[in-house]
This record gives sequence, structure tokens and C-alpha cells, in this order.
Amino acid sequence: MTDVRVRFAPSPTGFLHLGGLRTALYDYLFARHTGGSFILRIEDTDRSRFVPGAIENLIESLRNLGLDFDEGPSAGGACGPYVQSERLDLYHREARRLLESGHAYPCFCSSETLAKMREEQQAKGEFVKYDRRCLNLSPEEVQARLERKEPHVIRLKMPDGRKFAFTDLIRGDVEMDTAQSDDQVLLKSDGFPTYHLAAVVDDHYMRISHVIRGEEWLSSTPKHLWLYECLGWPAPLWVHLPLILNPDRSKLSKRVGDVSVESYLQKGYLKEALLNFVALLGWHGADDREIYSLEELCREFSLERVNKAGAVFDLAKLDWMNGIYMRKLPLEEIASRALPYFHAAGIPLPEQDVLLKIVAAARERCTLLPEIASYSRMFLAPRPLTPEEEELLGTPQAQSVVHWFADNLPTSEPLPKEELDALVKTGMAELGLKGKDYYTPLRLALIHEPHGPELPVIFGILGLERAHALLRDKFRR
RNA sequence: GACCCCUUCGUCUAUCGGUUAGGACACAAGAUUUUCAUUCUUGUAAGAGGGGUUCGAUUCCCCUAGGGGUCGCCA
Repeated sequence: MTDVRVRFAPSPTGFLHLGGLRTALYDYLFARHTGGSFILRIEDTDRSRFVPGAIENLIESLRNLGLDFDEGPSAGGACGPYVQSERLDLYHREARRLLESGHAYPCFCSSETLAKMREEQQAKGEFVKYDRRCLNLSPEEVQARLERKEPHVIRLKMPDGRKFAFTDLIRGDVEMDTAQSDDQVLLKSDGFPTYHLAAVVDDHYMRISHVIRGEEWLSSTPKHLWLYECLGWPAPLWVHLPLILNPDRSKLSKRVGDVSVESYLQKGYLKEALLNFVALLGWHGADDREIYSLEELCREFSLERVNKAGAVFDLAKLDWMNGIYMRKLPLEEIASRALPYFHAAGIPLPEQDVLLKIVAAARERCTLLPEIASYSRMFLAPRPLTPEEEELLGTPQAQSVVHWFADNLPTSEPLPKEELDALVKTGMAELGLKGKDYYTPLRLALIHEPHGPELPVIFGILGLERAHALLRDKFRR
């Protein structure tokens, strides 16, 4: 397989969403695995849905995730421009060719006319498709209306009674009858192409070898095949990916939950986890392995192992995987990525070495980045004790623990872990306490929380001076 | 409704005719841990149904059912 060229072709109608991410990721993995090229192309042919800033956003999201493309807007390349609104002349030229060869025709029907036609077809239980009334116009009338500059579109004339067969790399042989194919609009009345024309023209001129896209495109493939044929071009290889599904098994959409990649990142999911998890939604290696870095995915990925059936997006498993990466990534990395959440929560930052100790303790019990910040509160900005906790700390037993430590805890650093462990044991023996009775008062005194890390870790984070101050602060007799 | 695609534990999946149908998440129980968390062990749980083909079907074929996608001057 030589010269693999694949493209990710989002439309700038909003943020990158999970479905787009999965498609982009598979494009990227396939390109990297085969040594091919990954191209980004912006499909901004629908002016009404264009969202300002969306292109920049898409590019930034891909960059952030590490899915760098070889050609595209901002990256350049030999097949540019990579934004469809800048390629209008090309689409017009090809549309003209189609018109001249009789494979396309102008249609003057208004959207109202079309709506009415569809309604009638629907009522009669017919297959809803354009009835070709403008195809039967006399050449003179067409000419006259064109000269009058009547608004019109250009439609593709689908052949009658023809079967289109093609091989999808994932689904195998697929066959469809043209009776189901509408005379698709190629050029809209505003002069912009529709997806069908633009994608085929661009895929050809950008020398795309494999069209990797969502399964929702499967049923329009015959139109594209016919377009390639009319234009006299060889068709690319087809790869229709299974859909990502909502828990109710419908196509993942904005209606159910949040699907923008940006928002997952913002919630504190790690890109490594997101990428790893999304890769597994429709692909699986030959063994039981589930944790893969992007590099490892590039090495292992193959289209042959992509599934046919749609996959439900299971948030619980993403959470689990995120926890794995929270513990797996370098400590400094996790700490620095958690920083924004400290700022957002207004938690004061300690010295770097102390921060690292805190994060090391926190990452063991957190699944999302912001939890690191909230877990750190007990050290950096502890909450006030509740009346119940105050009461507990005031008991003679608890006070004996607090005083014993105030009396016996050394005041000068460093305090090696072994020494501290010994000290804790001695305290236990001298006070005749163990378990909860012994540890809860200490935790409450030092971090104002009944639960937290092991004692040596707590002392290590607080430092002996601060620990002493906190203990003294809890003297109640 | 028409056309197309799909169908293994609740979820993600392994299996490329012969397996006690494996793994992971979730769930449950237990162990470790001073607590919480981590970790570990164990358990519950699946081939949609019906026909074929075959010595033998989860695996190949057909039918049915169910789910999904598409049917726009949106992509």
C-alpha cells in the first residue's frame, strides 16, 4: 500500500466533538502506521452554520491532543488551499464539465416548491426524491431563465436502474440501487458547493487514497461513486467507521450529554486517557491490552481490526482509564496540569516540592484533575472543624493523643520515615490506643479531615513546625 | 415507510469451525491498608430467534426479529 493519504474534514460549526475526534484519531493512526499523510481540510460550505473562530479552535484542539497534520490550513501543503470556501472556482469548473456532459442540470425549483413536492410524495407513500421537473424544461426555457438570472441550483443526474457496488474496507461488499438515489444538489443557489461535490472534487485533487468517515455517509456513497465516474476519475478506497452511540444506542449527539472534546478536557480528563479510550471505541488489538500511548497506537493500529458495530460511549470506563493515567503520567506533569484548577478554586500554592508531595498523595485517590486541587485543600486551606469534630477532639482520649504528639514529636527536620513510624508505634503503646481512636484525632488535628493520606505523608507535607502549631491549636485543656 | 449497515456478559471487546466462550469497565464479596484511596483475589453475567451446511457451529449461508444510519440548496 503506497502513498497513503487520508484527510479529516470537519465543518467549522462548533467545537471538535467525540465523534470527530475518533475519526481524526483513526485517520491519524492509519496515516502514521502506514507512513502516509494526514491532511486537515475545512468544509465550510454552509455559510449559515459557520461559527466564527471554529476553524482556529479545531486546529488548536488537534494540536493540543497531539494529532498533528501534515497538510492543512496553517500547515500548508502542495494541494491547498485546504479550506473549501477558498476553492470555489474549482467546484464551478467541475460543475460546468458535468453540465456540458449532460450529467448535471440546472434546477429552478424554490425550497417552497420542493417542500410541497416532498409533502405530496410522503402523503402518497412514495419514495421522497426530486421529481426532475426541471430536467424536462426545454433548452430554450432553461436558457431564458438562466439569462434572466433566476436563482437556481445544479443537480446531479443519477442514472436510472443502476446498481452501485463497492468494497468498504470495514464492511466488505456493499450494493445499492440508484432507485434510492436522489438527484443530489451539487451547487447551491448561493454558488457554494454541497458536501457531495466539494468532497469528491477535493478528495480527487488532494489525491486522497482512503476516505475514512462515519457510517452516516455509507448510503450516499453511490452518489460519490457516480460523480467519480462522470468526472472520469478513479475512486478512492472506502472506509466507513462504526458510529459512537449514546447509552440509548442512538447516534452520539449534542442532545444527549456533553460531547465536545474541549469540555472533557476542561472537566479534567487527560488527553492521553481520552485518546486511548476513544481509540478503543471501535478498535481493539489482538491481545487483551487496553492501555496504549499514542505512539503505541500508531504502531499497533490497523483498519482490519476496526469493528463494524456502533459502540456506546461508557463514561464509567473513561473515568477508570483517566484514573490510570493520573497515576501513570509523570508526577510533575500531573501537578502542572492540575495547576489551573488550584487557581480556579482559589487555593494558595505552596512551594514546588511541597506541591509535588501533595499531588503524589492526591493522584492515588482522584480520577479527575480538579479533584487534585480539592483534595489538596486539607493541607493548603483546611476547612473549619464541624461541631461534632470539635466535640470528638475535645474528649480526654483525643486530647491525650494530641498532647502526646505535641510533647514527643521532634521539632527539627528532617524526620526520617523510619523514625516517624517508630514514634507512631511508641505513641500507640504508651497511650494504649489503636486504630480509629488513635488516628482519627490526629487527622482531625492536622488536616481537619477524618480521612486522608498516611501519617508519615501528612507530616512530610506539613513539616514539623506547622504540625506542632496545628497540634497546639487543638489543645482544649 | 424505502434503502443500507449492524447483532458475543449491563457496557467496550477477544475468538478468524473443535475453547470449561477469554479480558476490561461497572457491580458484589473478600484480603491488604490506622482511615480514605490504590492494589490484589474471587464471584455474578453473553453468542437475538429459527432453519440449513458440516463429523462438529458464536464462527459459513438463508430467513425472522431487534437496533442503528440515510432519505435537505447540513455536513
